[in-house]
Amino acid sequence: MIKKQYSTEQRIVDAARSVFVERGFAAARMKEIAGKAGLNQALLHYYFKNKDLLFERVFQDAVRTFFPLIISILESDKGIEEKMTDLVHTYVDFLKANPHVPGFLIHEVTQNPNRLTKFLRTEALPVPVKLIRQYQDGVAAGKYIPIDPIQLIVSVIAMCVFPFVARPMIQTVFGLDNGAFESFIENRKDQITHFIINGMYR
Amino acid sequence: MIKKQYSTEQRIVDAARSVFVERGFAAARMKEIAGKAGLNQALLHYYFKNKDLLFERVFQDAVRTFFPLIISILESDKGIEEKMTDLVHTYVDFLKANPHVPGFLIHEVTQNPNRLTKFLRTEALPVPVKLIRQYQDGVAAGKYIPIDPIQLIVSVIAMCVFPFVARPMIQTVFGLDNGAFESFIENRKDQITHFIINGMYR
DNA sequence: GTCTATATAACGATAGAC
DNA sequence: GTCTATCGTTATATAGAC
Repeated sequence: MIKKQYSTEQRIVDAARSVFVERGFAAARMKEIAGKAGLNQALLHYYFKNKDLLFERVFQDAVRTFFPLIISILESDKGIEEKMTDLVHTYVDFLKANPHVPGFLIHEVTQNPNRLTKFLRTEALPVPVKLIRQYQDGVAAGKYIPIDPIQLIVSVIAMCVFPFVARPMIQTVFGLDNGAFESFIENRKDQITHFIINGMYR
Repeated sequence: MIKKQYSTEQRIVDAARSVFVERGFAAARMKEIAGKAGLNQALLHYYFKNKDLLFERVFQDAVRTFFPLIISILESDKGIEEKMTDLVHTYVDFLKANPHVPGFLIHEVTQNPNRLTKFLRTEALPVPVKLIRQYQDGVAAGKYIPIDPIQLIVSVIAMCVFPFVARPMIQTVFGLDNGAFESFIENRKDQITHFIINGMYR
């Protein structure tokens, strides 16, 4: 089942990601990670001295894939409306491929905000200044209504991310099976775009 | 510090809620709960046989305060736009008073969806049929654009809840101190209302 | 009901052979 | 590097006195 073409370290990190993301730090078991990586606990500790260090690795990898994707789209050369459309489609597709990552990050940062602070001291994460200026120019020109651009960004992200973070709750409450949820998500892309772009005017 | 005017059981439940909500089931410690309730671990187990049963109590209490509030507003006799305004204001105020409850519920339902399913078998949680019909009538009359009402509901909830669930992440990324975050939330009420109501037209 | 003391199990981590 | 065996600690949970 486990391909030896991957290095032991790589297999450990992959297994650790799957377990940490699925269960969270507190409920994750080193034993399960070792099992998924196809080795014993002793070897796991040989590669990563302790649980915290292994978690750190997984956490930082997740931050590095989660944030830059948003920023790069927000800071492209396109117009705001196109950026928003791009962001929604690209991000929802990313979330479909990594449905549990945002919930994982949110939970772990909430439990220990220092993890993110620490990360940001090493690798600065740029605020999307370009988009913010762009929007403010649009406001000055009387094109958009004067709202805080951060509200705009938080709203898009919220509408994209929330269904994935709260998926079991949404499916249970509204009685959606997996198929229904997936088409809900597919419809949602246009839905969000509409809400956001419409919300900038009038 | 601990008032004896509350029954021992009540003190236990209060302490348990605070610890479970703050740390989640897996990271919560019976010892900390006992300490906060002002008693020892043995007595804690005398009142609640085990950790799971105590958690069940806290979880169900949270569900009972979290969902009905939304439903009651959505099923009132008012018009849709007024309902949305009501919902946003009431709900954000509720969230300000109970900022960690939604994150708690989301995380625990994700970890074990059965907890919610089990609850709903006992106490049925009504889907807001009234609002859904109301919106569909508006669509038939050509007043609103034809979108899935569930998309509408998920969007409002998402925009209200997300900032609280992801608070440490948002504050860290955008560099907001507590004061800035609180005024962000206060502004957000009108913001969300605007996005939602605008989104129903055109 | 409430306590102290303790059983029991699980978990993270290490020692030491190969 | 990889393994088996085991240590030390901490968690939940119980026994039994008061």
